[in-house]
Amino acid sequence: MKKIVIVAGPTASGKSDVAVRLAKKYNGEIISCDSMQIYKGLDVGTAKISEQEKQGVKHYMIDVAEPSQEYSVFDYAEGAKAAIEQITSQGKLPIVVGGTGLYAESLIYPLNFAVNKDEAVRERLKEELARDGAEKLHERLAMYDPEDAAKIHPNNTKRLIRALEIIEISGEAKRKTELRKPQYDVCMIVLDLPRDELYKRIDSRVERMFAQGLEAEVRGIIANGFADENSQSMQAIGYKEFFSYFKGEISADEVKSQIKQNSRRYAKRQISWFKRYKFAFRANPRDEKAIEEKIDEFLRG
RNA sequence: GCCUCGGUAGCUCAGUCGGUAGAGCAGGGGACUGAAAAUCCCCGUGUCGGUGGUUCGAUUCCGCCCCGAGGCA
Repeated sequence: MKKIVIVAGPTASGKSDVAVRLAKKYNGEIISCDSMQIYKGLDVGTAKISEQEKQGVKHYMIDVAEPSQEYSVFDYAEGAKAAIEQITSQGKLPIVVGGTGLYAESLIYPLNFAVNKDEAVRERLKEELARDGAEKLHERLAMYDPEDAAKIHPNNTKRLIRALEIIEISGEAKRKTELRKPQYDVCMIVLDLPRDELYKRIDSRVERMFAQGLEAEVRGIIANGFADENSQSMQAIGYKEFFSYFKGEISADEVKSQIKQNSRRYAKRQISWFKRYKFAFRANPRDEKAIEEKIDEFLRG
């Protein structure tokens, strides 16, 4: 199996710095693992790495989609796997870096993509949801697969609809389509910081984003028609908060504090997600030595 | 200086006719297989300003002190 390194962790934990350093030391190239940095033009608000910060290290899976486009984990996995092939074929080490848990998951285990999304089915299910209510749909799911239904709360309509969509299309329940076989030899580093420190870093990063012209970036994307309020790209933290401000519903200060707060909550969700990888090595980003020792050992083995 | 009101969770406040307290927000924990920076679930974290007194028992009643806001001077 091909070896890959994954550097994960919550937002603002210092992933990019660590990754670039590792890439230089181990002759690696970087594959971003971030559901919003894939979008062109979302630079300031996603804290996208600058050319200067890349220090000459090649980065993949950044700026691969237009802000108007929909993009899914399926698209990501395709692109990222191709990048892994390319990097490996040059005899270099693929270093996956990012905070989007599901995207990382798609590289650790192959997701089963047999059941594509189907907008028509999805639309119909949404209509049924509006008409009959979540409980009804949940009961239907339970008839097909009680186990799956038990895992999905009726209020979680997004997943409820997806589960029913899979059944309609394939005739089989979701869990039956899942696979759990690793496809790469993975060395996973999960970065973490004391909560207080992480939150301080988030706050100052948001301040920096505003100083770097976040508002102008968002206005520009809208003004140029690259995306609108409903676009998937505009659901990103640092973007979605501006719309109620543009409508005059909240103040500029409120936008900023909402972005900070949403970032903190996001960081918390990320921390939760990455706890699932029991095999991962957890480290403070400043602990360079421990991280490198771990990778040395991985590359030897 | 005097009078009035207030001091309870990180914040804004409610409440206890005396039996150690609860809302919102903040915060914490968790789930996650084609939207994932999305979506969803669970959880009250406390010297009730301090100190004496009354009482079986005080955050609650009384005295004094401290702090804040307003009023009178």
